[in-house]
Amino acid sequence: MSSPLIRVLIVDDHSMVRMGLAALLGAEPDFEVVAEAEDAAQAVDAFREHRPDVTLMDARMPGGSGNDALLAIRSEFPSARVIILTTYDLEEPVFEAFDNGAAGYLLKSIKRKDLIAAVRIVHEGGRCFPATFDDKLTRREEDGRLTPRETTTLGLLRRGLSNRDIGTVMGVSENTAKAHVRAILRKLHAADRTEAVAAGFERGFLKID
Amino acid sequence: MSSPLIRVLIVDDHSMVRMGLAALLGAEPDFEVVAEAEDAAQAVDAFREHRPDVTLMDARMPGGSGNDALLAIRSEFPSARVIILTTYDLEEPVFEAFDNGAAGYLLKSIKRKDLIAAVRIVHEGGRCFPATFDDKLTRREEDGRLTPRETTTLGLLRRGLSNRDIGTVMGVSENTAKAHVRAILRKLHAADRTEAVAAGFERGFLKID
DNA sequence: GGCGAGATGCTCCGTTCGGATAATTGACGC
DNA sequence: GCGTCAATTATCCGAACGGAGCATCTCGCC
Repeated sequence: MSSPLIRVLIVDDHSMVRMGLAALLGAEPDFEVVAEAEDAAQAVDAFREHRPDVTLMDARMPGGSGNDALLAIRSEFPSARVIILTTYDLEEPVFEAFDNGAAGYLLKSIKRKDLIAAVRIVHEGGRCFPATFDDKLTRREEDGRLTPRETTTLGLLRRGLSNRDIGTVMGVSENTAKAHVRAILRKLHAADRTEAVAAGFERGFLKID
Repeated sequence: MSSPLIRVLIVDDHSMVRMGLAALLGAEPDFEVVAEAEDAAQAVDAFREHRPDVTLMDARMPGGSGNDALLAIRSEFPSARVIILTTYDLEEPVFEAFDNGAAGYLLKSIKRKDLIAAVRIVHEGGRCFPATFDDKLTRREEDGRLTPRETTTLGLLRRGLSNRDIGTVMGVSENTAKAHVRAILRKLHAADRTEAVAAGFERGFLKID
């Protein structure tokens, strides 16, 4: 038989969170925290070296998001089981994690026993996503996703650019910029570009910093 | 002589952060974590009961922000020493904490020894604010602060309301709403209402959720 | 008593926005 | 080859926006 231990890698840029997770998981007899990392690059290195059964990864870190590290790890180790931890229940990052092959997506407000349970489920091959995820996945097909050009346009809207200036920056006509803006308003159910930017922040298309 | 121990209260809605902080501080021989709380109301109760020397308080919690709890505690115990912990270095919440009498404002990315040092400084009556804080405080006098009506207006801009609708909601004329919007654009150095809302998120005037 | 700031209200004016509608091109999949 | 979709471009038009300027009124403060 193989070892009965569930070997866990913890990735978070905040030392207090790493310590808390280590204490929380370490209290379980069949869990072992084999390594910790504080950014995306360290996470990939640590994964290569320790090959953990389950990785708990913070969504936001300086120098590369959790999704970046998730992509890097799974391109090298397709069977890697990674759970993304986040503070906010924003739509887009969940979809991104799902598309990138995350085994789970949990809020940091999760209770201790639920986290333990989630790690066990993922270790056994299961997946853990928010309860509202199925609804969101359905809605996602109808609207909400932005094309690359629309995403760029949203980023320029945020900076206060007019349709004309957006066209100039993107190398297209003002009319095309307007078309992109209209598509954004429709998909995000926004009354105007201002509400669209607010929705962009709320859904995770736009990030602070 | 009084007890040599620095008695600490930890307030955070995430159990993993509470555990991490407790482990981090508990490793110091002269620190004692006397209580933990997971929301603003519990924080006030715990303060009343334990009268800690220093309180470490998360900035964002469900059911009342860290600033709310800070206000409540300091109105009852004006000598309370409270350090606000936050993930993001946004301007407005720092000012708010400063105005409400916080003894410090620290990012959660702080290193272990710096946190320990900060708690000691605050315990001895000092204050700990971000290094860039003085510059920001200067700039604050010139612009950046919003009046109550302007803050309300910004919140309505975020929802995609037109000047006319803002006037209706606020019970004033469309012209007055326009005046508020113009004041916001000037103070936030925004080219239009859209950039103003983005700046609102970036500076902490607007919050997700 | 005066001074400043906030809130309120107004006009004029050129620019921009957003809705409706339609068409063309290129890429990808079946 | 054919359908789908993203991306591009365009026109018309009424509504909304933002700048500039000015005028009250009230409140707190010195």
